[in-house]
Amino acid sequence: MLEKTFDPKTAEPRLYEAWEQSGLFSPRDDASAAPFSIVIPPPNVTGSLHIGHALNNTLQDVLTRFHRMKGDAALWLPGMDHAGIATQMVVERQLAAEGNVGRRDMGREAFVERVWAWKAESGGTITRQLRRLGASCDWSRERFTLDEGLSAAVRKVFVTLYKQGLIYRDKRLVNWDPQFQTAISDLEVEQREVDGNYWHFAYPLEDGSGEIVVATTRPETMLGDTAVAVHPDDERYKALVGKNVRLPVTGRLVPIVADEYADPEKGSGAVKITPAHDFNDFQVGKRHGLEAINILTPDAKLNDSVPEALRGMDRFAARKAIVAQAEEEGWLREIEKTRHMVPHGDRSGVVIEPYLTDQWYVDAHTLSLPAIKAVEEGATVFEPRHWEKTYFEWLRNIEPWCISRQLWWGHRIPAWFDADGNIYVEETEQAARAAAGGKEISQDEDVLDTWFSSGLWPFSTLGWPEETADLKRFYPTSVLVTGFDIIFFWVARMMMLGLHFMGEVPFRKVFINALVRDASGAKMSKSKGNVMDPLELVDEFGADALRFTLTAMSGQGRDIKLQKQRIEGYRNFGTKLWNAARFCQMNECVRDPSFDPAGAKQTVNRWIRGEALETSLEVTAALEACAFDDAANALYRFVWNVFCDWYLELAKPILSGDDEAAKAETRHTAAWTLDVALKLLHPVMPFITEELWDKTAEFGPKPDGLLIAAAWPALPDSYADPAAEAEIEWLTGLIGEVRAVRSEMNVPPSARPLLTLSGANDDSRARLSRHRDLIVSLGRLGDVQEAQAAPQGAVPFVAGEATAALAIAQFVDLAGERARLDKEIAGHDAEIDRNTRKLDNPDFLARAKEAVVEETREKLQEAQGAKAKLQAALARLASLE
RNA sequence: GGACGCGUAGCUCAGCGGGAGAGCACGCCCUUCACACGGGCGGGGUCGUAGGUUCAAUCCCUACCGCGUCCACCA
Repeated sequence: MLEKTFDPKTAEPRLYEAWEQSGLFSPRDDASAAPFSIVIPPPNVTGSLHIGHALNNTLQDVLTRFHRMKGDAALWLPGMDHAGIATQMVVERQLAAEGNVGRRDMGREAFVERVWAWKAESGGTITRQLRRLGASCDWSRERFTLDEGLSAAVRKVFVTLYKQGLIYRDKRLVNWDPQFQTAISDLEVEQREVDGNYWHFAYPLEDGSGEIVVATTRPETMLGDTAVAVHPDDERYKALVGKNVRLPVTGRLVPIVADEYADPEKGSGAVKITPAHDFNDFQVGKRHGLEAINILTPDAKLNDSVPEALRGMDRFAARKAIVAQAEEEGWLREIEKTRHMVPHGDRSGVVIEPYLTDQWYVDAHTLSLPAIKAVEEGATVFEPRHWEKTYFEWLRNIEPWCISRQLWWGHRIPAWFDADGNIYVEETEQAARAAAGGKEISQDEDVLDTWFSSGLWPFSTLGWPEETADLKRFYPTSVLVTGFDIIFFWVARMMMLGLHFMGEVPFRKVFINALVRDASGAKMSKSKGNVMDPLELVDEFGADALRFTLTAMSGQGRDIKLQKQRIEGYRNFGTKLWNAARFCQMNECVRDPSFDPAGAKQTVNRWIRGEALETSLEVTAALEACAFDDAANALYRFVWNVFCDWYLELAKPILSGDDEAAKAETRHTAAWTLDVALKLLHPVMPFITEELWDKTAEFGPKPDGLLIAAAWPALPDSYADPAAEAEIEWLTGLIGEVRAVRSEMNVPPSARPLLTLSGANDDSRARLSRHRDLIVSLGRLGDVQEAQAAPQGAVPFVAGEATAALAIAQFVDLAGERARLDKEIAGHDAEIDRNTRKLDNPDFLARAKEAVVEETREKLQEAQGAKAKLQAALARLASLE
């Protein structure tokens, strides 16, 4: 006998173990099977499972399990990202906490060794956590962005792009993170709104004839000013162009130049130019041949190009010092409060400085063209579609991608320099040496942006540059499931690099999943303390409940506001399913492999067979379309509202009756339907379904193998049975009405009133006699009879073409009954009115589709018929008074 | 400043051209032999506002109001 509830705590690890042992996570080896592949968005090796991962990976697992059951060669390829900055940060912090020497004192080699040691020990927590979620990844194919194969792929890609002129070295301003002391890409810069000031400074003209006022939010940059710009058409300043101003503090002379960048509308119309520390000023400087004076050290302190008193001062201290000096010396004209956006490093959180350095760049513009075209032409389709606009928007305005990082943890750039500054870019040091012709060379100290290696993920993980069988079979991958926050970082880069190196898109479809937020819609973050730990939720409700919740709420695109209540509700759903199985067990509803539902004779069995067909079609279509919520809702409805609420209830009289043939058929049908439900539910709720699949063997024939590998239901269309459907609809409608009347009239549960049916046609008479027992038991009636007219004092209601009446005179008060009838009639009146108006409108008759007109007529008739019956009842009621 | 998305029952959301729906919450009833993590019944909505298109608009178009997100913007 099954327990009353499913116990996820003990069952889940056991079931996962069984799956993993079975080898079924690997794609089947059948050459005729259609390939289906997904590469996981590789979580950071430092990471642990958060709710966003839970959603993202649940959806991937749903798809993988679905396709596996459909018989496809389904591959879900897992792996992790080395996460350059994030990981280096974790280990550096750990070193600090342990009171160890910092990485610089340790030296590069020792530090990198230390990171690897950390990875071996505590990295990859997340892959264990994915198992708890039920992820059916092929762990035998697990990859890491820094493993040997992927590193070879990275080197090959770098060298190839360099030789094609698509990677180059350039000296220009980069976004410099003073904490990590590395360049970062535009995408890693986060604009944050902060309070600040515009300080208006007066720069005196060299010739003493006056001053020119400029404003800045960063006073310290004036130490690097090399010009003041005014608009060429600005009458106020025309005469000053070509003159010099003497910068306060440094006393340096800089020219006043005419440049259209200066906006006469802003501030005084004159703007200070600091080419080495501002992206716009850098361009102005180039146009006018201005010197770019770098005033900062890599950790954002003032360097030796500033007056001695200021050297070594932190940038923010320097800002104060400059302002203080301006105030004291009288060239501070105004302080204007403002709120403005300031760039911060997304990892470090410190203010980013534009900084002049040599870095490596990818010609992203050239690579973007095929990537744009592929999506325009539909070779890759986004789902929901509107994300394509976001993708295009970014790619069409793409800037060169800075890929070098001044870090130690990552792929070392395969470039070597000789003493003369010549560059040798090769896949190996030997090759570089050979190219250098024996000259002394040393490798570039920098590593590559983490996203450079993740950009190769869809093909590097499949074995590229080797021409492996996997690569051939599984590239392009079928679908990528990811969050919109990394469309630029990752999706676009994979598109560019995949197309360039494979000549084919990396994935046919990109499914953008929602962002999980807390119940009030706020982004979950540790600092807000509103994070929901998926593992705690799994502990509390089981993995299936969490998975079902995330699947059901993953309506395309939108934010998911996760409430615990919801998860609890779907845990209850699992219990409902469990108890349905328990009921089947108690009633000896055993699986019979030779049973063919096509031969079912009982109406309920023919009906549930059709419902199973319909649900299987709905779920299949929904999963094909990544409409996960539709799939979940269809399953929920089928299991609870159809199978449990009606089918099992309707089956009870048969199962406890004497008609042995009907009983046997119903037992088999119930078991068959439960099996269909288990299969359809398995992708979303793998644990409980697998457990039931196995447990049902305790009271019936053992199923053939594990449910994870069972064939996806492909039921014949002939299972649909409109006649049975109509009959059950009639039956459940009638029972529903009886219950409603009882409830409204406060008929006590113990009362067993008589139900009569008058004015019934042959169909209804036949149905009545076939389902008499059901109507009696589910309606808690004394009996059901046909009658000429409703008995005295019985409460009537409409049952199709007939009038039904419940003999509960003793519970009825006339006023209440009159009110009930009035209300019903009013409802029909509204219907009659609406449809009459339509049909009286010649334009409607002329222009609406014939089917719509016909439907309107039918509705009108139906409402009129129902109204007539109720009016008759009302008249009878009046005659009693 | 540019772009995208969203405003439907108390809450969270589905529906997106011809009958306003689900789950939860709420109210009443039920220790009915699978399940109280349950069963039955019910109340609750001018589908953001104003125009337009249409025989017909929650659904399409326009404007506006409100909310959210991304990109750009450190004179």
